[in-house]
Amino acid sequence: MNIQANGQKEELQKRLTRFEAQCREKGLRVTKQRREIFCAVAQSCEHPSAERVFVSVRKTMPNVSLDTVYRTLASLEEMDLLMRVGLSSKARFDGDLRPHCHFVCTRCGEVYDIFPQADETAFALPRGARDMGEVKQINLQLRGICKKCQNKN
Amino acid sequence: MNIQANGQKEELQKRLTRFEAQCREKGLRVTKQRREIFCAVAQSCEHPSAERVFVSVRKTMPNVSLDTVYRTLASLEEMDLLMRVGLSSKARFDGDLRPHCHFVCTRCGEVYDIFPQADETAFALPRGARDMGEVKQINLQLRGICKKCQNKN
DNA sequence: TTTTTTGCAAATACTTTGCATAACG
DNA sequence: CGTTATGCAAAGTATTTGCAAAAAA
Repeated sequence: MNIQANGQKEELQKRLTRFEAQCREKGLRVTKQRREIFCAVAQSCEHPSAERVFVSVRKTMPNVSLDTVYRTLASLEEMDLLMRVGLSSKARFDGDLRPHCHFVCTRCGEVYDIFPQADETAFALPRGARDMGEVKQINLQLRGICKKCQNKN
Repeated sequence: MNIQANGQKEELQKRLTRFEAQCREKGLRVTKQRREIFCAVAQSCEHPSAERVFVSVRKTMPNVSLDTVYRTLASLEEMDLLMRVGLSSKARFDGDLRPHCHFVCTRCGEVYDIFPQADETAFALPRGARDMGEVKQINLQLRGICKKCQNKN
């Protein structure tokens, strides 16, 4: 999603403020690059890839390097300022096609299954889905830090 | 998910039958490699990566090549015999952290947002999630063929 | 000033492709 | 037997890392 879509310029400002606060809290410096990269993702409605963010940021900062974009996107994800769609790098496969959830640990990359308990109702397909195309698979992805990683601290 | 988990040996047989039927229907040959690779994913509970499937299949077929594994996983996905967790190769980012859905086109890779309509209730976190770790983000992923790709035929 | 971050270049994953041979139907 | 699938090797992407110089606090 993007900010232009619901026409709120103040929303961007709000997110920027949160961004700066989060940086300070984590002891990260608020650099021009970080701000530009954060804005590029926040303003885009196309779920940009690293490469695309890079191209976009280059327009105002012709010297940024692609690896800075990668590093920054990773740290923004770590700070919960943006989310990664899908997994990082490696593809993984699942032979069970019944609707079920995946808990994805953003630290170690592990994927855990969560099956709905007997009394839980299956989640309904959102109505808007029909307009997008033919839905063949449904997968609810939860992202966070798994127990194992939590205990490593 | 896997088959061992719910202790159904017959389930594997059932899936194998479906696998063979699907292959014939699509005019694909039922080769030893395809069967082994399909079984490796169906029997695993660890959402294996291509590399891991490769290692596993090598135990019974020391000559399979990694590229055959990649090709086969792709065609099994195409036949809807398994699902890919996450996206293929390229990572994509989203600056909007509110729970919303992504429609992922398995043909062109495009990602579309779906926002719940006003009267739709937000999906509840499955109860099992709590045991996995701390959930920071929720993302419902729908996979299929988008309208644009459908019209290309 | 001191420490973090950047840009560059090079290295490392991960995945895909061309082509001759082998295998399925 | 004709066609598809495999294995090999090599190429193509995507992502990560080491290090000296530049920038933030």
